[in-house]
Amino acid sequence: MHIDMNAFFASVEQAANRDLRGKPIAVIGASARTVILTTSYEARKYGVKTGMTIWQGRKQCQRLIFVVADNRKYTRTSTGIVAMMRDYTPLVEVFSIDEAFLDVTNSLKYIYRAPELIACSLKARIKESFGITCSIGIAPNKLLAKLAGEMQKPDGLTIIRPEEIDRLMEKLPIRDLCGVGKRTERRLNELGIHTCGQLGRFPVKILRQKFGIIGERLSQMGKGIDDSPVVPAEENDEVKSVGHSMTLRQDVSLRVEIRRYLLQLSEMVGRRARRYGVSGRTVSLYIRLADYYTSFSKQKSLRRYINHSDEIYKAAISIFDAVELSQPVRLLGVRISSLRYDPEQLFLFEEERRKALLAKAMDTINDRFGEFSISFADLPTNRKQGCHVISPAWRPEGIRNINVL
DNA sequence: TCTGGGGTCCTAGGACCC
DNA sequence: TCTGGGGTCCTAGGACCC
Repeated sequence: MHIDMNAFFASVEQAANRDLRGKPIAVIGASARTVILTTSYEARKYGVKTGMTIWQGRKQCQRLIFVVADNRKYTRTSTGIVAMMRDYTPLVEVFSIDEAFLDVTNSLKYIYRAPELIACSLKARIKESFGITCSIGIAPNKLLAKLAGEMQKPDGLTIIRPEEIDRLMEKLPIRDLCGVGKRTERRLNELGIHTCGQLGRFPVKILRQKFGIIGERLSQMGKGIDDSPVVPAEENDEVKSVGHSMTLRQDVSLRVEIRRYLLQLSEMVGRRARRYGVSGRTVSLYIRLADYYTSFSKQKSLRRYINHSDEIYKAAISIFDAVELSQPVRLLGVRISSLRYDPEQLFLFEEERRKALLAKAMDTINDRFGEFSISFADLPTNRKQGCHVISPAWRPEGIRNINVL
């Protein structure tokens, strides 16, 4: 079973504020060069879409109401909904803040007679408690359940039964498959493949040649086959990287100023890493230049695992210092990977112990009084902007120790 | 005032080791 | 008158998801 909240951020806002109900609204980020994150169905009628700038959105619809995203609200709602899902099965895979897969195979055997009963019960409870609707897809596997969920929106319920699969796949455009993006679609088109039926019949050998390991998966997907299990959050709690990036309020060429942003990003990454209890030994720097199309990343592996902001900053700077900039910088990103979950620390040296205590003290103050209440002196001014994680892909769970946001 | 931000996984080439 | 083969780790970039 796949469950997808309809226009999640916008719906939560409309549920919270009756003045917004029935109106075209767009949820946006707080920073200067933000884009539209989600739109209400009323706004979609005007052609307002995710990814548009504020300016483009307003062009589509003059009455469009902009609401700045409130991450706490969405996380709280999401967590509540996931808790409800667990009433039906322990096998709940949180796919994003507004999507989840449920394996209800055993629930059907022992408790509920039909999947529709689970779906309807869940829909009603979500509506009742949170005032929002969702679309549910039910099928023999995750691939098809997700497909089914997409078929009716909003407030849909779609079932794909085993005997219907072949007929459905025959005409289905490949792009509708989760995992086939723009590029893969184009490359498949070049092979004369446009529908899942064609994809399923295409020789696997050639697909493997052209697409590598994905080739086999594509072939299976064309046939509607998917063996991947529903992985509940408890088993999927290992983060693999922690990063932050930000589009600057305006493009910046001055290297000292860029360094200040890198310090801010390093602190954001370090804080989150420490909160999760992880350290990393690879630091990456990501840069997008003013023309938007030029972007690149550089990484550096270290001998030690680190999560202190100043150490991350030091590594980021050493990468940055080797970069020549041909244009002003539009976006900066810092990420740590090759993570390790830290055991309780024992310190060999007094200096290390003091550093850890300092980080801990700063984290405690920031937890209590808000991000950047206390921080390094050399941060950019106006730094409170853009320090909140607002993104539909943000997982409220599926990550260890994350009940803080 | 054009174009966000969080991730995951895969690939290909080079360095290095035995 | 010739230069193997297996493996791991690292880096950079690309595709995809929400």
